[in-house]
Amino acid sequence: MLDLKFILNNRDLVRKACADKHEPDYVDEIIDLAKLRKIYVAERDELRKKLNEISDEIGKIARKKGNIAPLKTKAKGISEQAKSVEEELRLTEAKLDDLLLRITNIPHESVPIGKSEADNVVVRIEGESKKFDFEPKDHIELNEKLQIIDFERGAKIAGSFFPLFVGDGARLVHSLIQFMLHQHTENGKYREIFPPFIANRKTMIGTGQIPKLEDDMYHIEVDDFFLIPTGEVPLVNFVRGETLSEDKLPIYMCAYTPCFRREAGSYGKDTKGLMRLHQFNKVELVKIVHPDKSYEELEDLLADAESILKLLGLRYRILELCTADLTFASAKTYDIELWAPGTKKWLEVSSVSNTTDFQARRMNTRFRSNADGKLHYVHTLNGSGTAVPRLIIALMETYQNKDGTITIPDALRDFFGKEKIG
RNA sequence: GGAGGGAUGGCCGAGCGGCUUAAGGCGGCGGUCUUGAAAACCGCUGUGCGGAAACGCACCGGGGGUUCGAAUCCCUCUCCCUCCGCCA
Repeated sequence: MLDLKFILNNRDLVRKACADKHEPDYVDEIIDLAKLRKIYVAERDELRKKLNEISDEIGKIARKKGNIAPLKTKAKGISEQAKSVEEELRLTEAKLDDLLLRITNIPHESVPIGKSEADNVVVRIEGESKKFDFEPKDHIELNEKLQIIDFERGAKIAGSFFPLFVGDGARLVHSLIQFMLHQHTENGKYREIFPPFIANRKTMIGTGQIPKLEDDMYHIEVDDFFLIPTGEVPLVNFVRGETLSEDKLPIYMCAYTPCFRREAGSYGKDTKGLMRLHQFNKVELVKIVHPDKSYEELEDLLADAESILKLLGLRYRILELCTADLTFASAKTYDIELWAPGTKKWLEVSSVSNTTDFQARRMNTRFRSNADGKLHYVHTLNGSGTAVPRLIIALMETYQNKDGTITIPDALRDFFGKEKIG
């Protein structure tokens, strides 16, 4: 969330951010509620002050065994007034807090202004375009012969967009997870976490999925739990409510988790194969950093996500997202898209974001600065490193042979244990 | 699921209706001493809101209640600890 004072002092900037990101603008309501709140606080303070004075007086008289009855009557009246003002204040603050949780983060000044995803900027393209001496098939056609993904049985067991990976398909999934975790942790850079895949409401508010995206989450009503939509949720909330010492920063974490998404309202788009699923696997990277460092940390995080694709020898491009495509919590985001030569499309496999202090303020995660001894919010960053299903699409399509078999790239062989599928 | 015990500032920990502006310690910052450091000693040191400031108000896990007055009493929720039951 944004700081109330910041919103009040930078109204036009916040309004512009809401407009540029195509997010709802609650600035006027917030201004009104903040005014009201200020009036109630002043009233409350005045009444409490009087009441505190009279109560002290009563205490002194009572110790001397004097008559306190007349003062008690007076105090009772003030106490009741104070309670009624406090009730109004509570209601006002509840409304204000709810709106503050629904205001989007401000984009960084470097983020291109845009109307839709068409205005995202291609920063660079990496990797060679692979030459085929035959017409490359897409992953769905390849699977017809290989039978490593079972869409029908997935639909039977859970529903559409819940495929099963079988045999070498399952092996491919877990070897990719192993490979990615190994790359991120081998030099000790990221500390691996194996978190719960279920989160409570406070956790979901902390990273910003709630209240805005609540309908996109799988919700377990009996316990008010949510299935995590990304590993970012447990990893970032690792530090929720904590005051860190500056020496502990930066904190680098990584985790494998499944990700659960209802994808409400997205039917009709990317419906074939592994493009869009309700449950998919992902290795996530998260950084908790000093606010002065977050934009250089963002570049470094992007490089770490890219390292996976370089090692696998895949062709990819980096997009800088325009304002319209930036997520609710993000101030700046790079997407990484893999080239799928059979599907002939760029597929998003990673989204690397700096949320600045937006999540930290929701979570109340601060550090004590060595420079001024005061508390400051940390900055939080997250990036996929990377998502498995679309990585599988690109691998199958890039490394397919004329006979329909798939060659496993060198970097993955020790993890996969074989050179070929099919 | 049942029975007890707990949650207090960055950390530890006392307080159990008004003399608390939350004791004391640790840590941190400043000083004295010292060639320097350590030790010792002295001082300062929570967060938020309002205010130019003085100062005022709120905050002792969350919420509600009793009372003129609540960290303190009552109810409730969450989490942690000990034990019992059940189950991978």
